[in-house]
Amino acid sequence: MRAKSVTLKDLARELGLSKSTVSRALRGHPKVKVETKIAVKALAEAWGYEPDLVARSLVQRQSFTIGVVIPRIEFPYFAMALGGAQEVASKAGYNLVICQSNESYEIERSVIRTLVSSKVDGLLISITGQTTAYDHMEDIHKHRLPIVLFDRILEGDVFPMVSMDNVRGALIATEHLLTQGYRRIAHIAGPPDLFVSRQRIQGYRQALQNWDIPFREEYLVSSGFRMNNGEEAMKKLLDLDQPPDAVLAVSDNAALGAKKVIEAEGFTIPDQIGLIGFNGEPLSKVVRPSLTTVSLPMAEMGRVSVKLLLKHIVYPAEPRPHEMIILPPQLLVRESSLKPEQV
Amino acid sequence: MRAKSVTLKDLARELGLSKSTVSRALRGHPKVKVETKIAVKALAEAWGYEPDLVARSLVQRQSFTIGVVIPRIEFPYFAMALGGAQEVASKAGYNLVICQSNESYEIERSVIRTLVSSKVDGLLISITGQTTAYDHMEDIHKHRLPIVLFDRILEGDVFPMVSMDNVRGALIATEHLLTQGYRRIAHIAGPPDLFVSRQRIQGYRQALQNWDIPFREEYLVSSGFRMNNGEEAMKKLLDLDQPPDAVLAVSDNAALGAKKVIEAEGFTIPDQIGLIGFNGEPLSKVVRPSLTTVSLPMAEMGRVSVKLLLKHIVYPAEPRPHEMIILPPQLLVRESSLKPEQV
DNA sequence: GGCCGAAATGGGAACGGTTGCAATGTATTT
DNA sequence: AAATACATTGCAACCGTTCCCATTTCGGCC
Repeated sequence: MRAKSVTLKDLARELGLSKSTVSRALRGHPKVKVETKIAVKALAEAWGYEPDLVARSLVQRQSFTIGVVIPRIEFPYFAMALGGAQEVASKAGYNLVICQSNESYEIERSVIRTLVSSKVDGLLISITGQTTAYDHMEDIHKHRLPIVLFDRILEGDVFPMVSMDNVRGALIATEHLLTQGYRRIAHIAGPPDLFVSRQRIQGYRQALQNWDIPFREEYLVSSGFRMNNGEEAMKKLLDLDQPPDAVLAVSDNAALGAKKVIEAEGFTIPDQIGLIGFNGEPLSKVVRPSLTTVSLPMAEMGRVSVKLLLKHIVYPAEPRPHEMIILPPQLLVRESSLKPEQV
Repeated sequence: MRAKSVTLKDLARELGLSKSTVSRALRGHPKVKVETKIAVKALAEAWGYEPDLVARSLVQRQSFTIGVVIPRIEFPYFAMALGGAQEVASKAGYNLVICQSNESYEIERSVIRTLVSSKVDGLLISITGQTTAYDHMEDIHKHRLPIVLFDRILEGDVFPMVSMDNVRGALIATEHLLTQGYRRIAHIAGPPDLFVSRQRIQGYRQALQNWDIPFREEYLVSSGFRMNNGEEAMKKLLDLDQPPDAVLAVSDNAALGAKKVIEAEGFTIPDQIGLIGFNGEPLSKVVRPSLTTVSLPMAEMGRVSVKLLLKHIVYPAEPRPHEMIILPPQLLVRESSLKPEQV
C-alpha cells in the first residue's frame, strides 16, 4: 500500500477547476485557454504531479506495455534480442514486461495468460523447445491482441513472424566446409522439435546434395544448444568407425563442447577436424583456434520484431497478408574451418 | 483498442448475481455459499474469464510488478542477475518490468519516473556509470516506494543494497598473483566514478600493502569494462619503462582486451605476464590459456535482491536498520595466473 | 408463528484518470 | 439589441475491480 501521491483532483481543487480541465490542460488539449494551461502546468510541476499510468490504461484500454516471453533471459542469444527490442520499444514510449518460460510449455502457457490479464498491448514470443502447437495462443487471437513470434517459431501462417534464414545459414556453412576440402561432415543438431533445428538440418542436407555427397544417418546427431550437449554428441561421433572430418554445430556453445572433446581425444582443429558453430557469440572470437560461426543478428531481430508488433498495435484493423520477415545470417570465417592445403 | 473481454459484470448478469458476489466467489471468500462458488467458477471457466489486473491494481494500489533498471540488458553480467531475479519474482507472483539506462543518467532518471508512474510495487536498480548522487531517487522515498540497489551502488545508507565484496575479490586476486611470485602488478580499473571500481582498487592496494609492495601510480589505469578499454589500458602499461609482470583487470572482457595486446606484443601468459579478470564469465573458461577470474555469483545476487525487495514490499512499515547484503566472490584459479617455478 | 442471529447477497462508493456532451461566457454579426 | 458563433469549462459516465455496509434470506428456538 503506497503513500498517496498527487492526483488530478488535488490539482483541480487547489486551482478551482474541474479535473477534466486539468486533465486536458496537462495534455495540451487545444480547447483550453493558454493561461489556464500555464497555471495548471506550473502547479503540477510544483507539486510533482505524475499521471497514474494504471488508471490511464484502465480507461484508455491500452497500457503502452509489450509482453515478451523467451525461454531464458540469461542466454546471451536472447539477451541480445532483448537489448534491441528494448531500444525500439522505449523510443516509441513502450515498456517491456519480460518473462522467461524456462523451456517449459506449462510456464509459457501461464505467463502468456498473466500477460494477457495485465492488458499488455502486444506480445513478442519465442517459444520453448516443448511447444509444438499454438493452442495456448488461440484465445489471444480472439482477444485481437497483436502477437509476433520471433526466432523460435513454428510452421504455419497464423501469426506474423520474424526469423533467421536458418536453412541458408546451415547451407553456406556446410558449403564452406566442402569448399575447404572436408568431405565427411557431421551435424550436431538442436532439439528435434524445434523448427530452427529442422531448418538447419535442411540446409545441411541441401549443401551435401548440391555437392553430391551422400547423407549419412550416423553423422546427424540430435542434441541441444548447450556445451555439454556438444560434448556428448561429439563423443558419439568420434566413436564411429569412420569419424567425421568436420562438424557443423547448432550453436557456438555446442561447438565449444565438441571442441573440448576433439582436443581431448588428441585431434587438431582445423587440420584433422573442421568446426563451425552457430550464433556468432563473442566467445567464438576469443577461443583458440578462433571459431568460424554463422552469425545471427539478434539485436536487429529484436528491433525488427518490435517494429512489426508496433505496426500491428497501432494499425490493428488493417488486413494484411501473413507477414514473415527473414533476416540473413552471415558466415564469419575464422581459423577453425580453414583446412590447410593438402600436400 | 482491444476487443472486449469477459468481465465480472457479464458473469453477474448471466447468473443473476451481483458483481460483488461473483468477485468474492472467484476469490474463495468464506461468506459465499459453496454452491454459488461452484456455479460461478464453472461459468468463469466456460467463458474464459480472466480478472483484469489493471483494474485490480488500481483499486488495490499494488500491481505485483517490480521495476528493474540496469545499464544494459545484453551484458551477460546483468543478464545473469536478471535470470535469478525473474526466478524469485515469478515464484512470488510478481512480474518484472525491465528497463535499460544505457549508462545514461538522464535515461535512468526518466525510466525511474515512468516506473513510478506505472505504480510498480518496488524498484531494483543498478546505477549507471554517470550516476553520482541519489537525488533522482529521493522522491521515491517520499512515495514510500521500496527500493533496493544492487551491484552498482553508491556509498551511503539511504537504501538497502546488495553487493559483492569487491574489495575482497580484488584482494584475493592480487594476493594470489603475489603468491605466484609476480611483483610488478598493475590494475586496469573501471570507470572512476563507480563505487565498484573504487572498491576493487582498494582491494588491490590493500593486498600490495599487506605484502609491503609500494603502490605505483603508473600501474593503476582507469579504464572501463569493455574489451577495447582493456586493449587501450594495456598498451599504456606496456609503454612504461618498466612494464608490469602481472595485471588484474576490472572485468573479463577488459582482461581479454589486455590479453590480445600482450600476445600481439610477443609476451606470453602466464610466463612473462600474469593475468586475472573479473566476473567469472563463461568466456574465461574457454580461452587459451584459460583465464583466472574473480567469479561473481550474479544469479544469486538477482535472487537475493528480489527477496530483500519483496520483504520491504510485504512488510513496509517495519523499521529496520540499514540493510546491506554482501555476497562473497570466488577466485577461480586457471592457467593465466600460474607462474612457472623460477629456475 | 414470531423472533433472533448468522449466513448469504446486493448496492454503491471508491481507485484516478478520459471523454462526449451540455452549459456557460465572450465576441461577432445583423 | 437580439441572434449567432466560438472559445472555455464543467458534469457525469465509464473503465473493471474491491470492499464496506446494508439488506435479504434462512434455519433454529422459544
